[in-house]
Amino acid sequence: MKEGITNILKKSGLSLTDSRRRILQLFLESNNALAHADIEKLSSDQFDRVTVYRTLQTFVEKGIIHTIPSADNAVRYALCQDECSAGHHHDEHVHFVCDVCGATFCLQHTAIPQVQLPNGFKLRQVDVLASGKCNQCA
Amino acid sequence: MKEGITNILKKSGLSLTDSRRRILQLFLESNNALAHADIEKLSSDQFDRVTVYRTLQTFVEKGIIHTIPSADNAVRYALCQDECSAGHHHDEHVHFVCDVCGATFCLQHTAIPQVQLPNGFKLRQVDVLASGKCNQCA
DNA sequence: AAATATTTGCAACTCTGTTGCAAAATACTG
DNA sequence: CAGTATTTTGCAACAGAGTTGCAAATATTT
Ligand SMILES: [Mn+2]
Ligand SMILES: [Mn+2]
Ligand SMILES: [Zn+2]
Ligand SMILES: [Zn+2]
Repeated sequence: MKEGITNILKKSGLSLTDSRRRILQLFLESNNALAHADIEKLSSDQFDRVTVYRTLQTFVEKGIIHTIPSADNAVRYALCQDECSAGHHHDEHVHFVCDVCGATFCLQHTAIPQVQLPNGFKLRQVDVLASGKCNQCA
Repeated sequence: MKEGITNILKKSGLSLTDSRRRILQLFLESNNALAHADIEKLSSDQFDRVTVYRTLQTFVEKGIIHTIPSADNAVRYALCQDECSAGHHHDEHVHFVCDVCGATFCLQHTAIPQVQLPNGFKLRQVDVLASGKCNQCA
């Protein structure tokens, strides 16, 4: 796992720092999406707030994590599992938010359904945000 | 139109105040969703920031407007067109955000597609957030 | 028109996120 | 491996969004 972390950072051309290693580790260990606040708690005041923000920003730019839109307007982040690269994300999968535990999951194996737009509208991207009860809470 | 505004407020059991009349009017006049900032600009400092927040909150509670999730995490509001009541919203339609002009539309006549969830997950709601170019900007 | 209930505006506050800059850590070079 | 150049970090300060308590103003009820 330590290997994986270093590799991912190097592959993205990022210098190896404590905060980057630790935050990336948190994502690799978690099976659901993390918000900024989660990371601050989990890294228990090891790093400055600002460092966490900047690290997340960097990871998004490098295609390591992606942001997840949410109905409650709290930004969450999750590992990119497709082949995302710096500047180009390909994470058009369904996201699911559990009403009970609040956990947010990337449903990689759930197809994004077709959307019909009115005349004159040009589609670029579709985000699907499902909510309900997760398999733990149902 | 003045009639409509008064009626809507009365039907929801709300007292008739300048701010409520004005803000509701803005929604009726606009054909796309409005963010808090838009409303502040459009009502050009007629009302206090806090009043606008509270009015929007009240309208959401009463089922007059609904919030729209967005990828950029800026809350937008639009009139409920279905039969939403206090506490119960039924606005499961597709929302479209234009990449160019930023306008957000409720696509009432676009069907919400079917979503298949993994085993053990219970679906309650699906939000679809499409983006691209609107008919004005394409 | 007076009494009651609701809403407004203000001030103060919290929470989230950003920026500039000096100090510290990392990467590069010989 | 030490010395230098580059990048990243932490701090302080700031900006913006949203919330709350409370007295004054407005709306509703009688
Ligand atoms: Mn995802
Ligand atoms: Mn809508
Ligand atoms: Zn759950
Ligand atoms: Zn447009």
